[in-house]
Amino acid sequence: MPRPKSAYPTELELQILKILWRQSPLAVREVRDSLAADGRDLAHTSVITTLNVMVRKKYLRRRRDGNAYLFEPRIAQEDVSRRVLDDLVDRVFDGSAKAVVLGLFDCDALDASDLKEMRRLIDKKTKEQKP
Amino acid sequence: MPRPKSAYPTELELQILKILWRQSPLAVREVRDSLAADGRDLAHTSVITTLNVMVRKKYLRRRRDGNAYLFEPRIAQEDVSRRVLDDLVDRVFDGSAKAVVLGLFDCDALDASDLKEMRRLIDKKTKEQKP
DNA sequence: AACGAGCTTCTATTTAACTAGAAGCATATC
DNA sequence: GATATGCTTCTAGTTAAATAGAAGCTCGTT
Repeated sequence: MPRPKSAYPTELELQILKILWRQSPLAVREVRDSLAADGRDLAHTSVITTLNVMVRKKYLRRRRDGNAYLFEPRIAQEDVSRRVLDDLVDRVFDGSAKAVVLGLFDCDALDASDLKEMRRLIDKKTKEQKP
Repeated sequence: MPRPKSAYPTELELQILKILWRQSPLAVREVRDSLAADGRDLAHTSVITTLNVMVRKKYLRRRRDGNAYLFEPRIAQEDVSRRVLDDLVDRVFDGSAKAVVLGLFDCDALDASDLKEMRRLIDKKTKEQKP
């Protein structure tokens, strides 16, 4: 077993997906410009290659537009987020979602209003599970 | 820029770290056996190579033991977990720790007792932040 | 008809990750 | 002393990811 293919989008692929989730379909040039605006200045052909790889991986769909192609996502942002998160919980935190939440608590990454909202959600969840 | 080196342990490296966090220092053979028990049956030399890479990356420290070496972690499990989690929040969830927690809520990955404990922690956190 | 602009496909290079064999060096065993 | 055992280092091969150049196609314009 050599280098295993990652189960979800790589860094560059995720960057591209984010662009297309914001607005799609887009032409190669537009994706390229967006990437450049994000500080990732790639050659036109590099972007094409990557986009085509992503089509092969079923992350994107492409459709003709004159002599060019337009690209758009085939997977929802929520699906990717969920998959990545699931994987993290599984691999790093040994399946304990609680441990992840506790870790975030420790980071002080959550402010007062976040806590308030979470509390509300917990109450709701608890009521749902009770009966 | 070709394939970028990952900022934190790869899959195999993480598997090895978990073994060594559980018990260390260990000899190569012991690590190999542990990996095999986890279903990852590698050649002895493959394990050595990987361990040495991890030493170069400062993930492990090694020390002589007769004609062999013993290996042990140089980074704490909490540090790795935090780094990976931080990175996830940043890259996938655009810096919103709240979004991660909400994502976990949706997954039904948390049971009743988890929720209860989290509520307790939220209360504690809230009190800490108030004054 | 020739030319350039713009787009693509095809081919190629580099590095990290993963894996393992060949060979070399002790040490114990017969 | 020869041999087997056990450990290492060195070398090497494969694939995914990231990047980009060369070459080819299809238009409109002069």
